[in-house]
Amino acid sequence: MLYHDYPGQVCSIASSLELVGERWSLLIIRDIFRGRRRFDQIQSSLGVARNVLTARLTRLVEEDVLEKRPYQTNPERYEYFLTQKGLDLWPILMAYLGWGDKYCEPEKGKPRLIVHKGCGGEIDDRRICQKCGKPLEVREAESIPGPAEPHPEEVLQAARA
Amino acid sequence: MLYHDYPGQVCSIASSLELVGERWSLLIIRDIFRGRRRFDQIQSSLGVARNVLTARLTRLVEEDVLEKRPYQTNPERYEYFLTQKGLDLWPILMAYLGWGDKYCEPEKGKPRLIVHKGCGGEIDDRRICQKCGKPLEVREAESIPGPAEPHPEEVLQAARA
DNA sequence: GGTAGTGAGTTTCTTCAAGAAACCCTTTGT
DNA sequence: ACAAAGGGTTTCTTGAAGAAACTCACTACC
Repeated sequence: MLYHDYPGQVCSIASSLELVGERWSLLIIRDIFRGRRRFDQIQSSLGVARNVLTARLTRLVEEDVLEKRPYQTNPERYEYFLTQKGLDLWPILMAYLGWGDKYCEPEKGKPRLIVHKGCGGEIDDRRICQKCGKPLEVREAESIPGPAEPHPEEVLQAARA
Repeated sequence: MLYHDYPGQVCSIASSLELVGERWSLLIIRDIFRGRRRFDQIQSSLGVARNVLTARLTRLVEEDVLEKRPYQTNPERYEYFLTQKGLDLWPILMAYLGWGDKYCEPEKGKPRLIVHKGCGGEIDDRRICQKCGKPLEVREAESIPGPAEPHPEEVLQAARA
């Protein structure tokens, strides 16, 4: 069986997990949200095995969560973009982010902040701007480094270790 | 390695997925949200292998997402409850539910509805009551069967097939 | 008093997915 | 001509998931 499946479960949570609940899927999607669009960018940022990344990208394209667009020919090379279905996963990522910020090493501060573009207010896990109170859509948000964001050298060191 | 881990990722999404991103974890938690508290209830509802269920429950208790309380001695038997940390996963479940309702067989209608206790209004993926407009907490919500909820006989048939 | 059933696991064995590393192919740069 | 970059594919090894059987301490039934 190629995919996770949860036989006998009639439940939108289970169905969602069949599509994006496999190992790495959501992190790949998060990477694409942050603007990484090419195979090697994603591979080196996550450290996922290349064959697994190929399998995940192929599946996510099939399921219409991602779309691949050629950016050159000879050889054909593609970039991966989120479809509307993929963009709509934003609430799930925000929910994980909120929970992780609260429970995974909160003493270190948040690794990243999600803010309202222009306004600059921080966005909570209901996707509401804490400054202006507006309920926001994906395109009104941007991700910026937070207090616990590691410096590039630290990332390189961790990668070598 | 017993757990998923995502080495080198300093990110609240990745950290959350290390705790609850393994196969079955979130569905086990969903089951407990719906009031299933005992090993065999969860096992037969999900069809997860028993050894895997043991491993997940043990881990979730260790990580303080679940708490086990004895309900009889000789032999000792436990029920599993959500801690506050576990209850705080509700936004993640609601986000998956919203996405699944929208994209996984929406023509069939929703398998379950999450409604505002007392008020009866449906709750959206921002956890806001669609009827009275109030932002809700977990304890103000309840899960009821929706139009696509299968009848008990159908569930039994599916289990036999 | 023997037998069956239940609840919650544990053990064993098999299968499938993930990880690591090497290889491939085409183009660009030197 | 040779190396490097980009985006994979192949192969092999390890680790996790699934299925089924076994355990143990009761309880309830005939």
